[in-house]
Amino acid sequence: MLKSTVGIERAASVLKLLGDKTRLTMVAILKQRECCVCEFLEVFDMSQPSISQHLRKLKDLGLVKEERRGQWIYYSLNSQSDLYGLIEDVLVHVPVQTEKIKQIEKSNPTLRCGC
Amino acid sequence: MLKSTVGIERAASVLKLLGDKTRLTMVAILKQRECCVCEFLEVFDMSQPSISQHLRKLKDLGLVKEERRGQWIYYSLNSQSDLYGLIEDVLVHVPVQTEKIKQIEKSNPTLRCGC
DNA sequence: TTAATATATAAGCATATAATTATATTGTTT
DNA sequence: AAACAATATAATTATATGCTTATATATTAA
Repeated sequence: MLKSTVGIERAASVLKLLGDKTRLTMVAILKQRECCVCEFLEVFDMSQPSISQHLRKLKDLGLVKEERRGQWIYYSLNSQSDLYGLIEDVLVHVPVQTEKIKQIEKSNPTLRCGC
Repeated sequence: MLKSTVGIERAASVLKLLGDKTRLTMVAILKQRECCVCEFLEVFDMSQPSISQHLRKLKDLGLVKEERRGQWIYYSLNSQSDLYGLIEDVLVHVPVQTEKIKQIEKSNPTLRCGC
């Protein structure tokens, strides 16, 4: 695994972003699976704009990528970022978000009908 | 190396603390060498109370230990903490603070006379 | 015991942060 | 084109944060 160093200022910015429970959970989820906003909406007890704003911060630092697919915008971890190694190493110490993933897959918000 | 997981809430608190340039630098320095407040005072451009307050936050979470030795109080990383593994893995991505260490050793604030 | 040094705590203040509600934008479906 | 759905942005607000100055505490030295 690559362990390049990233400048103390830049490192501090990432850690500040990850130092919020919501964003840390988002990133942990994204390590397992890409998600769209409406999926995050299922597992976080907050408004849609709040979720969008958290994702924006992650995107502004280049930690996540977004990709529009029809009416949904999918977010995923940006493994090309020079910060990806740091994130991976942090996530090793964070519990896997299996419960949240199940919750997302159970509610399946991107399927409107049950077919 | 031990890689135990630490609860997402607790992980977020550590990362929030490390998400400040001053504290991240402090921790990076402490990885190399224990320090007293007056030594930190040499390398950070801020008041003594600010430094004490940053150290207090690190201590409140158990990241650092303090030990009084005469009139000085020395701070060091608490390798007994369940968070130590996380900190170590973060520090791998942060540049070594050789310049600051040199600065401390050059000014040598705990020696009053030159003898 | 008085003065000096090292550190901690308290109070105050300016800025940053994370949430909310309201509204705009973009794409889809009819 | 009109209505709807998903997401983003803007404005506002309450709280948290990080700094400063002033003061307290503890240790050492004269």
